[in-house]
Amino acid sequence: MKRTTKNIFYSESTEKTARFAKALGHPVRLTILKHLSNLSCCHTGDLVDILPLAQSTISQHLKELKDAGLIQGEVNPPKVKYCINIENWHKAQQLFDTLFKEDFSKISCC
Amino acid sequence: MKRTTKNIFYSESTEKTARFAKALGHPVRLTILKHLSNLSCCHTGDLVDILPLAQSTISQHLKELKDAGLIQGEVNPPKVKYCINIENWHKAQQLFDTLFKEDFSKISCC
DNA sequence: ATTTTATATCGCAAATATACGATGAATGTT
DNA sequence: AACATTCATCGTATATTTGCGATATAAAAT
Repeated sequence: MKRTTKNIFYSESTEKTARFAKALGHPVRLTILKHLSNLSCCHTGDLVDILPLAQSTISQHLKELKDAGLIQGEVNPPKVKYCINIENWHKAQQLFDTLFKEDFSKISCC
Repeated sequence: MKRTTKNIFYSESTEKTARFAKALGHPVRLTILKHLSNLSCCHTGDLVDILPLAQSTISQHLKELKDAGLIQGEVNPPKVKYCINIENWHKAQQLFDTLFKEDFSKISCC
C-alpha cells in the first residue's frame, strides 16, 4: 500500500465494517469461528488438531481475530481458552445488517 | 502463501462467505458499494470524482467487486455503468445472516 | 532442577493486495 | 483522419498476508 498522495478518511462505520469483513475474509478464520460456535470455547490445541496447519499459523489467525475484536482469550498458562467476543460480534452483526439493508430494489438499469 | 503441505478444503458456504467478506474488507470498496446504493448505478468516472485515488486504482477495486460477484457492469463504450448484482448481494446477505445467527448465548466461560 | 505442555512470537519466504503512471482499446466528435 | 473521452490493463513498487520452523515463555509435572 502506498497512499502517499492523500490520506483518505472514511466514516467510523465504514472503517469498522471493513475491519470486521477483512477478519472474516479467510476460510480458516471462519472455520475457527464456526468451531467456537459449536463448542462455545476452545483451546488453540483443539484447532491445531482439526486444521492441517502449523500451530504457529493458527496462533496467528487467532491473533487476527482477536485484534479485530471478534474473539477473546482467557489466559490460563500454559493454556488459553478462546471464545467469541459477544459484544463486538453483535456490533459486527449490526454493521453487516445495515450494509445489506441498503435498498437496491429500485435498480432497473442493469 | 504456500500451502504446500496440504490443500485444505472448506465447505461451499465457508468458501463463499470468505470470498464475499474479503471483497467487503476494504473501505474503498465499501464506499463504492454505498455510493452504488445511493445512485442505483454509476460510472467509474463518478467514483474517480469522489475518491482521491487514481482511476486505475478504482478500476481495480471495481474489478475485485465484480470478480467477487457483488457488482456487475454494463459496457456502453466508452462508458461502463456499474450496479449491484442483486442475486449475489442477497446470497451474501444470507450467508452473513447465517454466520451471525450462530448461537453464542450459551457462552459463559470467558 | 529438569522436563513437559500449550501457546506466542520471531524471522524468513512466497503470495497477494494496493497504488500509481503509462498505455491500449473502443467509441464518439471534430 | 486526428483527437477526445472513458475505462481496463500492464508493469512496477511497496505493503501486507499467509505460512512455516525455530525459539521463547510460563506454569505444571516429574
